[in-house]
Amino acid sequence: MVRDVINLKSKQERSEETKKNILNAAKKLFMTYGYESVTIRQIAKEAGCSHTAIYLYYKDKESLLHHLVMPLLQLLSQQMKNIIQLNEMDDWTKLKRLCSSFITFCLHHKSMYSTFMTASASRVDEEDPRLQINNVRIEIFQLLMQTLENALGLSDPRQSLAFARVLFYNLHGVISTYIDNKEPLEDLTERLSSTFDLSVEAMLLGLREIKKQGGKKDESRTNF
Amino acid sequence: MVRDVINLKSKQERSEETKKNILNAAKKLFMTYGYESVTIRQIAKEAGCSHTAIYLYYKDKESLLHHLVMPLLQLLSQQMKNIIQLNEMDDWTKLKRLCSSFITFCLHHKSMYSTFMTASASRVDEEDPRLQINNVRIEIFQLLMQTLENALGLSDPRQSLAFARVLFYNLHGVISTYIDNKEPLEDLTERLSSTFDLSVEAMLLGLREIKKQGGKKDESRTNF
DNA sequence: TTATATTATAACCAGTGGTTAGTAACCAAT
DNA sequence: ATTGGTTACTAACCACTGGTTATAATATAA
Repeated sequence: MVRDVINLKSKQERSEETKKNILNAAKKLFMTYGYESVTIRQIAKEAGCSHTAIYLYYKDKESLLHHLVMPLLQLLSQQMKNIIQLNEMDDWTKLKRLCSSFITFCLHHKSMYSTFMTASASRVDEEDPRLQINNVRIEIFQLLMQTLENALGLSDPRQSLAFARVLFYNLHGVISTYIDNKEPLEDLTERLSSTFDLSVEAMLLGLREIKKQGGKKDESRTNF
Repeated sequence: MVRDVINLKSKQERSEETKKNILNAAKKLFMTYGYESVTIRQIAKEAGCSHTAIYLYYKDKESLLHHLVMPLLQLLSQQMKNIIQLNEMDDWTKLKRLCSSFITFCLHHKSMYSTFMTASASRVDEEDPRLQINNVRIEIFQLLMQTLENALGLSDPRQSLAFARVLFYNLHGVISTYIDNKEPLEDLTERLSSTFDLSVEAMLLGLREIKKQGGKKDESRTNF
């Protein structure tokens, strides 16, 4: 049972290699051109197989993306946890660092971000990648909310939720404004990072102000 | 030269009617199902013509959308101007009303909003609807920026621009979070309008705070 | 060597937005 | 009434998409 070591592989090796080639090709192309622009046939060409071979290993095009997204989301989550665990940093600064880091990461991984944002709360079975993505999404949201609570001294869970949601809108607004931007990320960041920071700073200061005024917002609403 | 008045039309009348039918069908379907989900063949069926007849009157599917979007954008612009001209309202309240109204309008017209957000600054000729859309987009941005200047007493044009941009991120974040939401708008608004208002309030208070602290943000940045 | 299982491709499918070719009907000139 | 030109309109066609089904190639076990 000696195989010719030049280029013959066992069936298992071939299938595993093909599977990996497909995923790597998809990763490369999605990162370069964005998920929607990339066709299955392009991925197949890059992977060196037929476009229909892809369906032997992955359910569909979207499934490819999900397989790529989970590790990235876990990386993001871990990155955020690392920031939170920095002991020499106060909560306010942690919160700002979290937001800034979130924006940068998501702009680096735009397809991932689109999946992150569209994974819905639909009822899916345990194996469905969307459920897993949704779980990480919730985890990330919780990390942000908790740090927000700490930084602003929030105690009402409903207020925490509203504040965190609003902060998420803000981050989402920044990221999604540039999600289809074709400019190199370095140029974009150089041009706009101070504006991104301004956005985060303003939102956090505003939330702190509302916390300080505790309930004044509702009164101003009544006076309409 | 007496035409049978029952149902025969001149060529001109027929073409005008077909053109209008196409536009109305597109409007109805885009509003119901969203631009991306609607096919040319669906529009044709609704309009009572062949799908290729559409290309006699409109350059492509996107052109249809642009023809529908311009009146809406002008309506939005006018609505904002009306708010700005309310004399019995202070600038701060105007600004909040502008933002709130912008969010509501855009959530009512989601396809319009997508076009508004993606009309790029690409070099296009004078007749191109994208240029016109971009012009209205700039106009709307200017209205917001001017009201922001008045409400916060801003005098540095670069600061005004940054603040307005940040405010736009925020509005965009709110709207785009729900742009694909299938829930009836009344339900959505009932559930979340206080959160939308919170988002706007926080951003405006934060920007005001930064204005008050004038430059403190840059110092805190240096202390990283 | 043969049979079987697995990897992989080719052929096929329904559908998309859009282009080109063809037809019917209107309209003006003779 | 006839003819030619123009226009409204449709049918046929195109390249392409994501995905399904049928077929071929190859490894492996008996």
